[in-house]
Amino acid sequence: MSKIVLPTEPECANISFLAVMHALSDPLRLSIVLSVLCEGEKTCGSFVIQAPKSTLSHHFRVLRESGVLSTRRQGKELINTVRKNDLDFLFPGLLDAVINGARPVVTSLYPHP
Amino acid sequence: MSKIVLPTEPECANISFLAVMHALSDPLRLSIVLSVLCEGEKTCGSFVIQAPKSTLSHHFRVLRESGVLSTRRQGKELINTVRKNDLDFLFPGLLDAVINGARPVVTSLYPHP
DNA sequence: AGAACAGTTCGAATATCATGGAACTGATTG
DNA sequence: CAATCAGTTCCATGATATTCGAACTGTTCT
Repeated sequence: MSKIVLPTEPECANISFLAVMHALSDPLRLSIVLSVLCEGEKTCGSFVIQAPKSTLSHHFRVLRESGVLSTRRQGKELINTVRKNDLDFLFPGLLDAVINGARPVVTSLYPHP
Repeated sequence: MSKIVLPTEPECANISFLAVMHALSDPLRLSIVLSVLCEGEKTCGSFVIQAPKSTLSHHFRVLRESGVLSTRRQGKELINTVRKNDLDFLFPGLLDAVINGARPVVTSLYPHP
């Protein structure tokens, strides 16, 4: 009987546009989002990105608390997904525009993924 | 023969996606952008927004330097426009998505404009 | 139970940003 | 030329973000 502690995520109605915009205006977070989107799901540890755990964890938190990512536990890993449905419902077109606009940014940061 | 000094704006090719995202993730700047978009053109002084000149000027600078606004002089006023063509070309759909997503934010800040 | 592992939380240093008063610039008007 | 006006620049202050090592939590495996 273990109490599973998961990080806080806002429900759809409480997702703030400004928080989402802020979350998506950081290069590292942007690359996380693109990566998760590409692969569908992703654990925190499975990133090529060169950064200490605590830094990555911080950015995952920002993404979660803003409503961009959703996290669930599977074994000892946490699995992340982009809340595409919620975001598309609340801010139609935003995520797609970001995906397109962000690709050059991210590929210039991490040329050959 | 007067030398007209205008604030710096990046040319289209040098507009950074992250800079644009950051510029658009502040409530005051967002309301400026929406307002300028609504009215087509707008001077800095013609804002209902309650804020000192220097603060407004700072936000206009951020918007200009990120490539969101373009400014030209007309008499003693500076006239601002949103660089919709450039932004739509570089980041298709972004501006429209922001306009839609931002409206609730802005109208909650300034209920009856 | 104990070791190993994924990821979080804490805490502190550093950097970046927003705010706003005061002085300044460049243009218009008297 | 002097006064005024729009807006910027300068500067200081407080707030918010980013970074990352170290300690901690919850989970699995032996």
